[in-house]
Amino acid sequence: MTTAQRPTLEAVARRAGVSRATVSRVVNGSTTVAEEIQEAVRRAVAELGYVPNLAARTLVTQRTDSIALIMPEAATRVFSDDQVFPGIIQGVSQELEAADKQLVLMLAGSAAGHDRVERYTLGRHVDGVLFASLHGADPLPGTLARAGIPAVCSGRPLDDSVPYVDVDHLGGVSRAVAYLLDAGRQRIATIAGPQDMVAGIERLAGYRDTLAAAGHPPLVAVGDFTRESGAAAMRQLLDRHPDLDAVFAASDLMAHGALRTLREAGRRVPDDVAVIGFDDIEMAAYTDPPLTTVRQPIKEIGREMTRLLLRMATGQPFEQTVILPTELVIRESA
Amino acid sequence: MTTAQRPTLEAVARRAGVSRATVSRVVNGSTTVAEEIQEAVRRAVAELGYVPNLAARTLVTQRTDSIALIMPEAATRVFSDDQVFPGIIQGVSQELEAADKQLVLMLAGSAAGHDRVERYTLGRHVDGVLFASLHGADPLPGTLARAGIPAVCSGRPLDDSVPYVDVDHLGGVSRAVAYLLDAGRQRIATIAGPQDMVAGIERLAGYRDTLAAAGHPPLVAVGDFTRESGAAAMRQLLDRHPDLDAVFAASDLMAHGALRTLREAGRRVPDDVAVIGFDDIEMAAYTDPPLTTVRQPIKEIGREMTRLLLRMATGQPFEQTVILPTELVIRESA
DNA sequence: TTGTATGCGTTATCAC
DNA sequence: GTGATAACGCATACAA
Repeated sequence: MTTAQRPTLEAVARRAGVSRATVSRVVNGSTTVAEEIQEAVRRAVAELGYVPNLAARTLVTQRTDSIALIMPEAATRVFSDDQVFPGIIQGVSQELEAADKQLVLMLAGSAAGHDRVERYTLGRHVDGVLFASLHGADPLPGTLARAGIPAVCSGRPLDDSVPYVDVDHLGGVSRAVAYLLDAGRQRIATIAGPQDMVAGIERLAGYRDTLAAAGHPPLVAVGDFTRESGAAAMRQLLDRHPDLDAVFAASDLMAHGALRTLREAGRRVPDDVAVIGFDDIEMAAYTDPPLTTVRQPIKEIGREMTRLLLRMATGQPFEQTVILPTELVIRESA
Repeated sequence: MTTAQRPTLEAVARRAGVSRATVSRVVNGSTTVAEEIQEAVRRAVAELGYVPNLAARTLVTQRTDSIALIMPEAATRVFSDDQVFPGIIQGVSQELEAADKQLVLMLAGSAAGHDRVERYTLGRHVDGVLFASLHGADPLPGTLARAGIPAVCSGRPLDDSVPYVDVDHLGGVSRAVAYLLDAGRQRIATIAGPQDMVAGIERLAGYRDTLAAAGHPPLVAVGDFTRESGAAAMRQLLDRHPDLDAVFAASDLMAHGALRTLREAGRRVPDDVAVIGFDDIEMAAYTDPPLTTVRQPIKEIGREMTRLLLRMATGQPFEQTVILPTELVIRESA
């Protein structure tokens, strides 16, 4: 367990009988080094098990070749088998892989966590920052932008401080509600998402607008995108509006919770009550009955955010806003 | 959008009319600085928006105050609404929060990703490394250990290179199978996990042993812990052993897939076929019928791994192995 | 093509 | 209590 003094450029240079500069050139793939010397250096590197010290390199190059993806939620929420964050992570991950950059995932749920993330990103530990969903008016994106650190959000930041990528919430919701209306549903309720998040706000607005246009009254209960909250909201709705015959839930997870409540209440789906979710996570095809839902291209959000960020970081032209399409996926629950 | 030259210690020092050393002392909370000077320095820091350059600090302190959690899976698998990884992340996150260390999550699914992670960790970009599940015989833990970088695995590494934390797979499985036997089930099948992962191997072993002890033959199909693979494995089992009356699935997700296949095949659960899963993820209470399963304290695994690592990193005594208990949670599927 | 010298922004070891 | 000054490990402009 000897914390063996790790080899430095200097050590490799001595071993190979050359200068530090030459070793550095070889390590960084410069072609202006004689073949045989390259060979000798490479052998020395292998023998000593040399690995460049990233901090030292960063200090001089001003680059870290890694970018941060920040989840401003408690770890609990982020990964509570909601597939939205994971989907974004996938997309980001794929795109960064292609650019040979390291993904650094950071959770900023607590106040302390948020501080730590701020120190970390502002401390130039990453070349750019991606925000996966913002709660309320987080000042961090703006702060980063002012510090000259490229940043991109998913969903419009309330202060318009940085470019963002989002999906067409309104279009998706209105198609879902229109579908229920077309099917002759008369009492269409909704289980809305948290009202301090863009996704929660926009989906509720879409529901209200479409329903109002058709001359129907809104029946609203609010959840927080989790399954448990969906189950509770459904109980509330059944209580207040026993005659409802359809529900649009702002997330598949809440729809799943609602399904359970409806089963417990003896309501058949879709015969008595039609249910439509939002997201189209993998689980949606496995609920009983399989869930009709609004699909959003989650992974694509991650990819687009990353492309945008990389363009910003390399000084290429970039767009301020990217909006991706949504689509109604019809299964059996409605 | 001016990439404003960010202020350094030097700039703050000039502004406050003191030396760099003094500014450094104040920034790092040294008490040996006169109150009024501290005040002046703090003001200068605020005015300039100074944030320490982490690379520079790391270069001299040899610490990064961040630790890596490595997921050696494709992003796809890691977050495919399997709740195991998310649970570990939660536990790790909580424990690191308490230690005021930054969590750096890294995906090492592809070969390129694995390389990048190797460079990153070996490059001393983190103070320690946590491995969430290993596939086959990954040499990285051993390499890190040799380089003097603290590392901990979840599940025993095949080469015993580093300390690890795991749960009592065998005990949990044998309790589940014994429960089925006690209920009078005669033809008990299993949907095993991937056989290049400790969890997959041990759970299958537990099934075989317990069944053999009772004089029953093993009926095995292999999946990869995903829902889809569980559904497929169940079809295979029904095909080969139409008379089976119970199934133990090595993960809740596979159990969920099996449930779907059984429904499609017209088998009632638990009347015709009893089903038991493993994990007890949140979803288990929401399946139809709710899933009987072996609970493993997932979050606790993450916490224990982290505690172990932090002890290693600070030179405190630590144990080579930590085994956590499992428990049979009885619901309605068996 | 290769080596020398310098600087990146901190912290830490000294004197004062 | 405070200020010079020397590392830390690397990349690079410049000289040879």
